Amino acid sequence: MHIIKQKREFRESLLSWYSREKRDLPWRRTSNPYYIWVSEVMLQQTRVDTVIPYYERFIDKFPTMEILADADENDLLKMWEGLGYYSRVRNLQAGVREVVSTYGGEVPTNRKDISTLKGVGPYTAGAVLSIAHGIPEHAVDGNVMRVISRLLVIEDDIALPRTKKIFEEVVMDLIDREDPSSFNQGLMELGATICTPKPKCLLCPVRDFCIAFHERKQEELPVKTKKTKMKVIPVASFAIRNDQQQWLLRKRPATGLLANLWEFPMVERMVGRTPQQMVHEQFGFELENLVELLSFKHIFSHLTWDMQSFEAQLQEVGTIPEDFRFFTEKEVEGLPKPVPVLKIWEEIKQGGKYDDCK
DNA sequence: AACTCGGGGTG
DNA sequence: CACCCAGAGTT
Repeated sequence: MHIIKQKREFRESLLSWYSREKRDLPWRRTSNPYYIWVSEVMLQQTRVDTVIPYYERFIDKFPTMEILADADENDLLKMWEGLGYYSRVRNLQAGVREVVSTYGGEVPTNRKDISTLKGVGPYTAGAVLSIAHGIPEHAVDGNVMRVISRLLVIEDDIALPRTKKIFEEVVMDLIDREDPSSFNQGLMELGATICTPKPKCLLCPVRDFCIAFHERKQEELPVKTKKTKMKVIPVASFAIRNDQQQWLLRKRPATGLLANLWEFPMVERMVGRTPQQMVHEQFGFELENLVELLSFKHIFSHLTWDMQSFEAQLQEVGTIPEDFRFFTEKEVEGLPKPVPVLKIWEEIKQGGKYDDCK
């Protein structure tokens, strides 16, 4: 293969570009495996610019694995508030607890052991091993698959699980044994800044090695077939306050969508119903007797929801009234809430009244 | 192998 | 508004 003969030159081009152009990011100023681990978990789901402030706050609040292991779940979720994929922070804590209790507080330095930790899959395992410990292991994420698929014109469908193995083998063949950390990060940095879905080939430090560029088909790669087919479910959300100026919130179930986060009571939006009717029909109590409806909004309409899981959640609303509790304004501030609820809460504090319900 | 799990960015 | 992004766990 074309690039195989030029592996050394490829590495040199990539590494010198990376050392010249790499962004100055907080987690690039440390080799603490725990900090690298935290950053990788955050970066799995969110863009760099979004992660930076979360990372700083998280490390500030939980500076050691022992402190994170002892943390209260509510505080944990609060630090993750707004990042999404909330089960991952609980997996992170579970993994950290495992390291503290069974690995003597040392993050394992081999793929087999580190992969047993909760929330640590093939990518995160390779990232921590290579970046924190300088071990030559592959760390194949979406960026790397995009870069490699173009570099070698690999046209396998990257949506298929088995395709990832191909890329892992290529990376193990190409990887720089002297500096696997910079090599892996260089590939990802390239994918994040140059070899983007709409590639900027004129700026690319390794375009001379890129077969797709020579064949003018970089725009067609990588091949990806899967398409998501989610439904949008319009939802009505109720901000209800009692005579003691406390707000009625509901803790979501421990599993599934937005697990363990707090929300305003929420129902599927019903055309032609008044808020009072919807509360009565779906929550089973009379709004007038108990509380004052201060705000009523349609939210989540921009999210994609799976109809079945939503129906399951409606069942929960009807059958587990213990999840409903009244909180003072100060208490509400301390509860971890998903972004749409945060936005409603902001509006309420600024005196927002309820939407129409047509 | 297919599905679940959020939120932000882009066109 | 539609569409794109992406790794790990669960089933």
